[in-house]
Amino acid sequence: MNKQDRILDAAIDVFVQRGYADTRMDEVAEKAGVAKGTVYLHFASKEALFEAVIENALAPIREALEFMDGNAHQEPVDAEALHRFYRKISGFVETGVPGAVMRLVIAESGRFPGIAETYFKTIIEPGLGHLSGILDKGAKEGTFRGEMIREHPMVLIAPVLLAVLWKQLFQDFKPLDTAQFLDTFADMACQGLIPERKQP
Amino acid sequence: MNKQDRILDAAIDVFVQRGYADTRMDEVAEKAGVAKGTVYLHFASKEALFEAVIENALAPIREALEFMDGNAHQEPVDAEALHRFYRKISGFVETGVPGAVMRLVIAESGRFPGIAETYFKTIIEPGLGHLSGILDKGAKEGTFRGEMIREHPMVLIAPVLLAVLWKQLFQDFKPLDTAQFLDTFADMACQGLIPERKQP
DNA sequence: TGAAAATGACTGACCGGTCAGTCATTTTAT
DNA sequence: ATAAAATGACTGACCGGTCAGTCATTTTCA
Repeated sequence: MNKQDRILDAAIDVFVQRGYADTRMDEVAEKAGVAKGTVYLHFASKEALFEAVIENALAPIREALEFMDGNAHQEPVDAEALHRFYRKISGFVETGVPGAVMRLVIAESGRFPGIAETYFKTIIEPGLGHLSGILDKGAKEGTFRGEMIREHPMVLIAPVLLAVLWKQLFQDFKPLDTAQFLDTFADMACQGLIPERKQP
Repeated sequence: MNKQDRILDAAIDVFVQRGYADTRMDEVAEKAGVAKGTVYLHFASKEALFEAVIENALAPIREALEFMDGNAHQEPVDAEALHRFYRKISGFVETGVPGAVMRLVIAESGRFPGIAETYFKTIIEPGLGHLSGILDKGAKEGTFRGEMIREHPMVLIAPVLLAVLWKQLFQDFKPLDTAQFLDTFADMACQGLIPERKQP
């Protein structure tokens, strides 16, 4: 593994643990197993390092979304598809990666306005696109009343956001079972989204 | 207005804008129109000031919730009650106060583990209680299938969380109409929560 | 051997916290 | 009533620790 990647890996850990302001370049260097000066051979400043770290940290989340998107086309689109979507998300949420990154983005978006936009374009927008795809296909096939939330597909992102933040903030003293929670949400959403059943 | 309150008001602004670590006591003092030493006559340390600021900032949110709770009992409990709940929340979200506070809590909960719990007990738990109340009453009266989400009433908080954070992070380049968004959610949730209509 | 890479001691700006001194206001004494 | 005394809120210059960024020196390797 080259030094640049070692530095990035060390830096994400320290930034997540301490936040931007409290992260010392000495600690990043030590954790990466290089001297402080070496960090400055790869990144012009602490700010530049931070931005690179965020960019780098979003990659696995984006890949997870792309993987789901690749599979979506060969699956039927119905209530079960929504449940599957949340089930996959749930597993990923449990790793803690999205939560750590999101917390960093939220915490530092005041100082670095650009990272909110990067986060949006890399994670939120594709996620919404994926959901809109499911909804539209479902609407065409008559299994979803997709028009109901076409303008606001992010209602389906909301529980994911809550689960991610809950895990970060409240998990220790009020645990939340992510998978079960998202399942409950999917049930509620589906019974609202599925057209009223014709009585036999 | 006494000096202590002037300091708290100045401090919330600076903490929200800069985050804990980047807030300089000089700036707080200057903004409050007092000398730096004066701040230390009222608050033992930067940490103590921060904790007081959070406590102070949560007060108006708690009061808004209590006000809603006071009104809830004399209103009928049905789909419209949920819409009303979100409509009131929406107005408050628009002020930006909850978002600013939440961002601070998320950003600094690593350094101050206590504030996540304070936030939970002051805002989230009462909010959940309020919703559970609506759901239970509705379940008794037969207008809600409350049992569906009894274990996870926070599904109804999720869209509020999203709206609050969206406003903080993405509003500038992808605006979200909070009221309309919450209305959409309420529609979706209700049609899932209301028992299937008997066919005439 | 010499150029490129890496090192880490060093610098200077910055900021939380201190404290000796000031002065407007209140209390006491005559 | 009024001057003297006491009070304590307030001030801001200052100190000491911290840390981002630099650069002269050393190490690596082709």
